[in-house]
Amino acid sequence: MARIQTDKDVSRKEVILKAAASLFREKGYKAASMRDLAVKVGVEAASLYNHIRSKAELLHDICFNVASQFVEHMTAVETSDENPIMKLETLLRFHIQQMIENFEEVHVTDREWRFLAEPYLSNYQNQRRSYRRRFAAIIEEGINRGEINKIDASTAVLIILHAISGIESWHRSKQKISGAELEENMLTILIEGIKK
Amino acid sequence: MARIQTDKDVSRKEVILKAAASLFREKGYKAASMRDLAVKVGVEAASLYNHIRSKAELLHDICFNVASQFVEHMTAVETSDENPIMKLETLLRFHIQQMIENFEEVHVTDREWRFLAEPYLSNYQNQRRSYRRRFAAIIEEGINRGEINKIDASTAVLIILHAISGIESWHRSKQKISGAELEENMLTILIEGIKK
DNA sequence: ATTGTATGCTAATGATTGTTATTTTTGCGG
DNA sequence: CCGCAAAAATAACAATCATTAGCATACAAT
Repeated sequence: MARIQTDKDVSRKEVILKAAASLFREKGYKAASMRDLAVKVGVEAASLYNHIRSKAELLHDICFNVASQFVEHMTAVETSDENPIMKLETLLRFHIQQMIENFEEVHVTDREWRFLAEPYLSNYQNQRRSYRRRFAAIIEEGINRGEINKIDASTAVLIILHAISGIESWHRSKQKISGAELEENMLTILIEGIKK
Repeated sequence: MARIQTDKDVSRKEVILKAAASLFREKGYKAASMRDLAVKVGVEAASLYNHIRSKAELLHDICFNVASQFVEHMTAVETSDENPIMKLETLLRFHIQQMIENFEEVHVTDREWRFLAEPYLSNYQNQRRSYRRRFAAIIEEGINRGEINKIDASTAVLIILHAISGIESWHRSKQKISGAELEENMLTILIEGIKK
């Protein structure tokens, strides 16, 4: 009889969550079936339900785990006494590193959150909106202090967040530069701009 | 009996394609059903098949129509005798305008192309790769001429294309700046950078 | 060794999917 | 008004979906 492997102190649910993140990234939430997931975990589909409540719960857990990490980091940045440009750089580096190291979960959260069921969908959207506002506030503070170009802060946030989600393409590319190089290049382009 | 409206000289298939682009954007290709599409068109699901071959064909048509527009524009830019920075700006403006005016189709192409069936999937991926290489070549030319910062061109392309796809958020936002303002802000941020 | 609990399997459920064959209706040119 | 082709409707299909019930097995603690 097949059994879900649990080395260390990871629960069987966590094993399933990890596999789900990988599967949802590969095929998308809607296109991914519980039978696909079962194959990935090495067990029959019905057996999964001993550990999880539903497919929707998997997406929910992935999205909210990721979201809470970013919110937590944002709070840390806000309460630091760096100047806005440094705060921005810290935020950027965190986003980039998360996108590199915690790729599957972050990417799934980025792309598949819209399939969350209510009331979690509204909850997530509120968190997201709030996060972006706090992000924009840091940029606006930088504009007020004359450290940052006079731009629409919301547009800047939009560009930054989506640019970072583009790291997905980097993951898929064959001959890729190192993660460190990617990070430095992204920071240069977004902060210093393309034109010399 | 319901009938598909065809004002002007648009075929019934084109009406269906437009509705499909809208539906695929709203719900995603996989989550969108032919019955959903039928409702949107105002007809029974089976009736759609008098005009189209399959659901896959709809996605295929949307993606390849969009792709060919971008490829065509790229060729025009390449053969112009502007300097690299101007070429880049022209490309950016075209992308932004397409994302604003032809939103549904472009967005669907961006997000749902992976559900294309072979051999179209490989074909599309090749087109995409080629397009990005040509985009990167323009940036590299700018670096060689000393007009552009020494950055990894592939990373720059990645950032630019994904930043522009972020216009999707602008469409969904309630209090949005005008399209023209958005365009100027995006150009400033991407070309001049955030830092003053 | 025995018992209790956690885990897995088989089989089946009703719902929804894309698509088809067939029939009915529509609108247009004569 | 008639006949013909295009378009739509009805009804059905096999496949796939997430999920459940009931039973079997493995494992840990006694």
